Amino acid sequence: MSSLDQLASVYEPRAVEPEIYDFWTKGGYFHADPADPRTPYVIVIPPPNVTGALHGGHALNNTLQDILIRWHRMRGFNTLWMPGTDHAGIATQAVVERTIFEKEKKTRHDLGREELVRRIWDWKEAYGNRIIEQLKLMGCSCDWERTRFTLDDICARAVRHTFFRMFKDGLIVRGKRLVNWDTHLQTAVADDEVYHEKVKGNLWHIRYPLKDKGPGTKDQGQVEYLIVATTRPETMLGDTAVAVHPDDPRYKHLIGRTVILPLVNREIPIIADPILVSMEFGTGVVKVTPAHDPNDYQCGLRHNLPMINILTPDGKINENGGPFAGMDRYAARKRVVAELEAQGLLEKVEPHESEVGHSDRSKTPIEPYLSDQWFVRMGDLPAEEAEKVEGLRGSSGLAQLAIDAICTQQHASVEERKACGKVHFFPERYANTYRDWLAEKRDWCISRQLWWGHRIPVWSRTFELTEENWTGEFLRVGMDSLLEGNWSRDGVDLAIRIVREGTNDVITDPRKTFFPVTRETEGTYRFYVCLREDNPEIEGLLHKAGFVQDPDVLDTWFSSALWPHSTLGWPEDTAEMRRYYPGDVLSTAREIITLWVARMVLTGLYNVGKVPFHDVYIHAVIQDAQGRPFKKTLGNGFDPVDIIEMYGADALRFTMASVATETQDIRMPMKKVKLNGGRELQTSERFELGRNFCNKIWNAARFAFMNLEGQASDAQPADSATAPSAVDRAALPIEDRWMLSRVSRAAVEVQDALAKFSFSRAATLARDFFWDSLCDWYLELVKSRIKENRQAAEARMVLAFALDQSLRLLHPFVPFITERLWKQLNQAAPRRGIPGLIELDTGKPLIVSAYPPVEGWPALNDPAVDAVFDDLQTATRAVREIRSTQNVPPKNPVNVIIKVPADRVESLRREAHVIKRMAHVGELTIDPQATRPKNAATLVFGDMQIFVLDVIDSAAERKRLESELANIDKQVTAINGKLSNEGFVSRAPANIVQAERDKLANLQARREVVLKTLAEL
RNA sequence: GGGCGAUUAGCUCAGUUGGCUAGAGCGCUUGCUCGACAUGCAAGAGGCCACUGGUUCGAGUCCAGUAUCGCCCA
Repeated sequence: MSSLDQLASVYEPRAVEPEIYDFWTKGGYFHADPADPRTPYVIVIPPPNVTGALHGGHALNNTLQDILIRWHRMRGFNTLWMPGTDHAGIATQAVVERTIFEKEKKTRHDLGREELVRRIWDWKEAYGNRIIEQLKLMGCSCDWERTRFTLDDICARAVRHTFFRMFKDGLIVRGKRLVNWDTHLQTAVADDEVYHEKVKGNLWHIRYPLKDKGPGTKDQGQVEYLIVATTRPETMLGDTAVAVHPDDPRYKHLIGRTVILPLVNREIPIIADPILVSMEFGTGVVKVTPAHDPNDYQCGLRHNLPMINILTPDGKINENGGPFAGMDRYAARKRVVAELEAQGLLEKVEPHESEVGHSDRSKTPIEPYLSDQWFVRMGDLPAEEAEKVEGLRGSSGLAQLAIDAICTQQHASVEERKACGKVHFFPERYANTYRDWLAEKRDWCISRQLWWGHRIPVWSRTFELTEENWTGEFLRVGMDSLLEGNWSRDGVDLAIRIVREGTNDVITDPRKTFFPVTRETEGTYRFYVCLREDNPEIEGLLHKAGFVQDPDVLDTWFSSALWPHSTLGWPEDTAEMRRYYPGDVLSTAREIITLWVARMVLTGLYNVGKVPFHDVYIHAVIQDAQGRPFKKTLGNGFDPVDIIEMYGADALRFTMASVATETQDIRMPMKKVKLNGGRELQTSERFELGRNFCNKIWNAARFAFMNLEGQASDAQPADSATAPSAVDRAALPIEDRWMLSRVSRAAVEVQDALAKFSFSRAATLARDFFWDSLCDWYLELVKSRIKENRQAAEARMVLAFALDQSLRLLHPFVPFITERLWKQLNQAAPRRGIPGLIELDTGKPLIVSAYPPVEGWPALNDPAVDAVFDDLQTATRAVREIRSTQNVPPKNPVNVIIKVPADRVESLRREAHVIKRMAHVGELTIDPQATRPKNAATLVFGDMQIFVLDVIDSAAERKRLESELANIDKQVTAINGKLSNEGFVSRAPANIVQAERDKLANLQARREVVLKTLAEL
């Protein structure tokens, strides 16, 4: 039974992948055990949206993570790749709502909160595993037994504890904020969920009459009004000022005076604001609507302007819009314009195209909208307050805490980076992105008006308290027992915050400073109660007391921010937390450095006191040939599952690793392909790189198996009772010694690249080693030895060793094919070390077998052999070149004479078989005294002259030599230029100067030979 | 508007602390079907390293500016 019966001549991934993945899963090799005492190595997966499907970015990022994970697993680390999915609040809710509406014509309001949430859970159970299954197709070796979901009980508990702690620490507060309001979904959406689209509209120029025409107006003639230009005229209903530039000579004198807001007849001030107003743009006068425009909002804060909200949550004008109340905002726009025109206040109308924000979820225009939201305070706290917050670890605020977590030092090794306790970015420049964003210290809005997510664990109600009624009020609703019962437990489970309405003053320690309510402190107070855990008893009391739970849920990033510790069971002191926190590496895309990475660092420090990982690797973004990122709407991306189907998972992975350079963009020219079934899909020729390489691995291994099976004991007695005789390495043929040296070097080079996150370099080095060195040279040389039974046993030993090491080396990149071939290799050559030098453990599945040592195999390094082999390769290529240019048929051998200095004759003669075999040479003479025979083509390399006999096509040869002469002359001129430059000779390092001199001597020698040959032709 | 990046062969990209006769894969040209592989083997053609200045004995590499493209944040 030969292995060739089992191994087809073309690698068929589909016949291998499912079986191998199953083998790994059943063997439990992905599972990490906290009791395992080896050094841990931990990566948490960036949790993909539970609604998601695999895309190109996932394919890249997860390939790289799996490479790191498999590499470390093989290196003997206690390796954990923590997987899971993200509940992706708005994305998921929107998808399910849309589906329900399409099928049943029902909105979420028809279903109600509980029912909708139940439906989303059903949906998640049914479809939520899709991306996990796809990751498995890619070969990802995540510890699936630990798969978490940001909304599951364990993560939810971490969210509750974090929220509670921040609430209690005064880091989570309630505030008004201008948000991107989706009037269709009636929720706030994050900035990154808003896309901008050019919309054709108008620029309306509106006259705002001055309240009284006083002095000062006469400079400008009879100014009776100011003209403002706006694209959204209906927002004028909420104007609370008009602004001009303080240096604007046209309006300077009007600052501080008043205009009458048309239609509303509100008196509003003329203010000076150099930030909001540009003198050059429009009329130089800007209407200020703080409640409905982000820039105006900032201006409103600067000038303490009133903020008048004129919209209802569904996008209609509210009661503040006077006669326009109840109208849709676009209908109101028309009416406002019509009214202004009727009153002669419309100066002019210009067509205008502007960028309008749209909700990515509902595709409807976003309204900037002032609403009550929950915030995490990111900025610096007053010193005395900050000191009391243990989680800040001495820092002045959360943003500062995260900024200081970035390492500013250079470290030589991973060990040092790990030990330093801070975060390091790869490539380094991304540390700036992180720092710059945090430096703004903007508060983090964490509430979302959704139903799918972690509901905000705060209950609230207001009390009208007076000196007389306050005890009675409390008694009436049972508030006394609620307060006393829990305050006496020192706020372990419950935190209360009392805020005075109107002033927004926070009563920091109610027991000391608030009660009893006095005549002075009478007023309306909102009581907020936060519960750390679900507690039906207290919730019941709250309910009875008239408290209502906040309807909002938390921003999805709030739960993702906890991912590195919530997945390990925090706040419980679990074995996993002790063993696997902090982790090692986070690999992700640059657009979420701010949204996610910064927040993970921050919560890691706040909750646990340690950063969640020491290295952050930021991968490039895959784009199409035009440099556009892949977008669903453009349809320019590829589906990794299609690629796996067409080329195999290993091909996808290897290609992904090959393109993972340090740039920030990777271009993948895509093309459409029609499959036999008629299905059209997008792919890229670049995946052939991976496919071809896999096929090469497959066939090289097939060759090895053909020659190893049943023969393995030649060099190493299979009977382990017999001590294997030590191999005399010096006696091995040069190709063997070179191959062994090459194996060692590859191990060092590849791992050196991986340690620096240079995935592309690592993949290329591994490929070059395997394809160029092993296949193109070593296998070719070994063929004849085995056939002719010349030192065949040694050849088999080295072949088995080299293949063994290759499969190990390549496994992180192409796990399926290597694991499959490993099984076969274990049959063909169960023992494969270098007796007396290297013992290899071959008993385990490849996925858990030892990786080639980081320092290589010092016993196999042999620079002298490398140098000689280099000569042999040079000579071989020279002869091949002549063969090709002289059109010598491949079947015909050629006779060759090589002239080398006497001291190298011996070594070259001994190794002549390499040239003979590789260049198909008949007679090979090595002679220090050789002269060029007639009709011989001549090549000069270094101090080697190579004469290829009896093949001369003098015209072709003359042409070749002349072009070579030209080339030599060009170089000679360049070097002469350098050497005649006094500055170069005196200032360049001596070794560089000497190298140039040697080069010149060499070139001149070559030149002479070429000239002589030309003369003889 | 602020920050970051890219610009090297027809295409996609390497090029580590300046020493380069600038590399690879794909594509192209030529020749190869001897049992590992045509998803292959061998040979070859193809480049004012975006532009302009500067630093230096020496610049693809460092500095400044310009142009084009892209990303992130406002």
